[in-house]
Amino acid sequence: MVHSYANPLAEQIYSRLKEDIFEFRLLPGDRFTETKMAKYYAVSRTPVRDALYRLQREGFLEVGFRRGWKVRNLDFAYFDDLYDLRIVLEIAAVDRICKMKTQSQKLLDLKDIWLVPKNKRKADGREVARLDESFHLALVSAAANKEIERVHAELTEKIRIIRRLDFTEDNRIEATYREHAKILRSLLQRKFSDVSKLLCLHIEQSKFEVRKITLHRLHEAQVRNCHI
Amino acid sequence: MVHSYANPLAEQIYSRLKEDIFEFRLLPGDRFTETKMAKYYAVSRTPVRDALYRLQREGFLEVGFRRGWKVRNLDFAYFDDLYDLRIVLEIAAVDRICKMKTQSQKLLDLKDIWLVPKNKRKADGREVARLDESFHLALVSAAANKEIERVHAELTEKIRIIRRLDFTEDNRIEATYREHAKILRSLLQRKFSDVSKLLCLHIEQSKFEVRKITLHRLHEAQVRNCHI
DNA sequence: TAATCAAATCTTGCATACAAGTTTGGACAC
DNA sequence: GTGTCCAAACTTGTATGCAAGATTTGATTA
Repeated sequence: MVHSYANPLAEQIYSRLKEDIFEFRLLPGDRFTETKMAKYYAVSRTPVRDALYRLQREGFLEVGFRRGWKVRNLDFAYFDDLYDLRIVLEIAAVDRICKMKTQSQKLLDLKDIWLVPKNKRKADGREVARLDESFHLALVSAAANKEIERVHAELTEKIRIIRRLDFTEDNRIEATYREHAKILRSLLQRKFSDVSKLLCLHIEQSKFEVRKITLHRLHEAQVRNCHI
Repeated sequence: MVHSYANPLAEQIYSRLKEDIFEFRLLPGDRFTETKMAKYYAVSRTPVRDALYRLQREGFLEVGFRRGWKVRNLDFAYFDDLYDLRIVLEIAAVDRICKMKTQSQKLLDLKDIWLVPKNKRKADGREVARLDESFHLALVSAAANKEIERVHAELTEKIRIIRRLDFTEDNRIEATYREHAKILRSLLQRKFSDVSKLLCLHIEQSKFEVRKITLHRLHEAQVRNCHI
């Protein structure tokens, strides 16, 4: 039996909407209506509504009763809370990993990406951003708790919109490689205390950097893109 | 301006459906269709669908493409993961609390419920279950991180269906009072190491107890209730 | 009797119609 | 010019129609 995907259209609209938000084609604060979105994506309101409500529950959009939709404003207190939750989950993950009997293959695979000579490193910001996400997702995945993994993955989606902006400067890419290498080495040696400190600093630093540049970047994005 | 609630009908159906699942009127494994639910609740399929998809995303239901709906089976591996996540979040919460300068009022309020003489304790299982939930929610709420609080609250909803079954025996109620009292006292003295251990044991014990009795209880529920 | 296959019946995914409530814009009074 | 009020235009919430695909049923055949 072939297993088809559920709600193919609604799923597609969901992805496109989310991408439009992430790429700042839909800007924080922008207002719009279901009808306009349905026209824009050339579908009926039904799949659009499904996608919108999903994005609302995920924290990207707001809706008012018969008053239309709005892209949620960037809220630094919100992102701070998310980064702190991220620290909690990733520290818990490495704790579990350090207590495991056998080394997870998922961790060993990370060596080929992060423990490489400088000339083998990626330099493209978008690619490093993707690799950075994979690194942290892999850490948590190796901890073998599906629910921690799920929550962490959702959280990762939520901060992606600003986290990407951390990889637009070369020194941040360099720092990422350096710190990931240290974290990975300590983790493979099961030095929980070290990993814990390194990881915490690493994420705190990222939070700090992102907070510095976001307002500037966001303004750039605003003038570059045209609204829907 | 009066602020009306969004999707009043869909919201109502969502609550009723969830209650039907929690009260075992809809049993794990039960299959049903949108049309039947719409008839049962005497509304159209639209609000029912909204509620169903929300419950699906929250992990209570499964849906197959044009193949109908199903109440998710109780999966102990799933609940174990949730309980472990719960430990992670609550330990993180008490860690933050112990580092705070001033004592949160939310914690002080807990004294009136848990640090009382035996004759002032509640004995009704359902009520203690509710109080137990409030206790742990309050702990996390006092940690002042909205995202940790939100994830913890969602998790609390997910385990409620089996957690309640932990308060049907008097000795478990007694144990809950004893352990909460110890946890609270240590926490108010900011002894993180003690709180951490106590809390971890407390939740592990609850996980263990629930695991013991669920199958039996579930069977009872099955014969007591009639299906929809 | 067991297996097969096609038709009938279900079931959901999407589109559309309508209703209830909100916002907007302009006329009007002052 | 400014504030008020009312009607028209919007916007979402809900109901319903229809189509595509899955499941079931029952007749047919080996």
